[in-house]
Amino acid sequence: MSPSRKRAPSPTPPLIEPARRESLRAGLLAWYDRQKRDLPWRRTRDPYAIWLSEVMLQQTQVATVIPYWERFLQRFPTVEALATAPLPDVLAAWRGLGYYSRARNLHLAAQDVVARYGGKLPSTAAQLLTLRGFGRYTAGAVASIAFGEPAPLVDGNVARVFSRLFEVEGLPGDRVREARLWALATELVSPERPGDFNQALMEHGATVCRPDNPLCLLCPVREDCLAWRHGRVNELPPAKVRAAPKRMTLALAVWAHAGRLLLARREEKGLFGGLWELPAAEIEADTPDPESAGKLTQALGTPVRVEAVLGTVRRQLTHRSLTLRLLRVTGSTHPTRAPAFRELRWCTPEEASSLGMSTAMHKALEAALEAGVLPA
DNA sequence: TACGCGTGGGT
DNA sequence: TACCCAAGCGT
Repeated sequence: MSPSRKRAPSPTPPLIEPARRESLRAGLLAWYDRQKRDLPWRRTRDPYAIWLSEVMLQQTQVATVIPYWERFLQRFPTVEALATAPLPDVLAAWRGLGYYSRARNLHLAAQDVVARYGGKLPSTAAQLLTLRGFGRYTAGAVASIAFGEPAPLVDGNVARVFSRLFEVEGLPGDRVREARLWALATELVSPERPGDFNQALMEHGATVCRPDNPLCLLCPVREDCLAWRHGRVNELPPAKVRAAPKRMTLALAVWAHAGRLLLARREEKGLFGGLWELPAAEIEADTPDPESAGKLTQALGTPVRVEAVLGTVRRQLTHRSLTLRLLRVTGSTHPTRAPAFRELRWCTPEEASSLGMSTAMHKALEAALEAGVLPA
């Protein structure tokens, strides 16, 4: 073929036929307008409040998030208020919600928004992606819901809905599958109502196109669903294989002195990063208690000896089985800083209970107090 | 790239 | 009871 006869590159054919695309958009939006839940973040247009909801909702269910979202906004009503707050205060407001790196990243991003954007969240997915804690999903969610940009998004719900609607094969995490899901989301998102449409997709996945026992008879787009037509709804998407949780054992120092307990704040990364705890040192499961005393001595930077074993608290995380051994310890000097920790503080029980602390450590603290380490 | 990172609701 | 896993991100 001579260069003069070369045609312009033909556009890639759409993944979804235009008629079907319109039918899906209309069906899902009409269903959403009738059936959407009355969620508190759907009553605001404040981009910061919407951003906060999206971060809290990562890997966390709606019912769990609602009270946290309301309390957090009362405590930190604006990006500026959040940016200027000390991290430990932010983590205290996040206590019990889990995945604490979300709170650390939110805090960093708020400071970035103040520094780079005068405290106003940027309005495009591309700009949002440059902020800590914004991945492809959250950037698309905030851009579409808070700012009306027709940006696509794919979360666990959307992945499930699409894998059924379009019979997308492959295991979760498969690159080809992920690329196809995002391409479908990009074609399908409504240019007129992108935020509502994206929420409609997720709401549909959460309430109708559920993982188990999907309510196909109530589905507004059943006739457009390939898995429904082919009787494959229950085999799509394939379940993801989950690694067995790893065991971790911690020795906890329960050190009482003058009516106070020694608390420590962890380094700001990894498990429970930045949170307060009874000073902890990782040990092997079968470590004898004198050896645990050695580990705690190292962590605290001052000699401690174990006076008694107060008990054991077990806690199951998704990816870890935690065993916390509570050791009543004492020593001749009372440290106020230590090599393994960000901060140390001698706390009354009341002070301790207001600190940002994981649920696991909160249970350990309760067990220590019930054991009578601080006689009234 | 695959793994580390929490918690509580649902069944 | 003991699983399942939910509006993901960072490394």
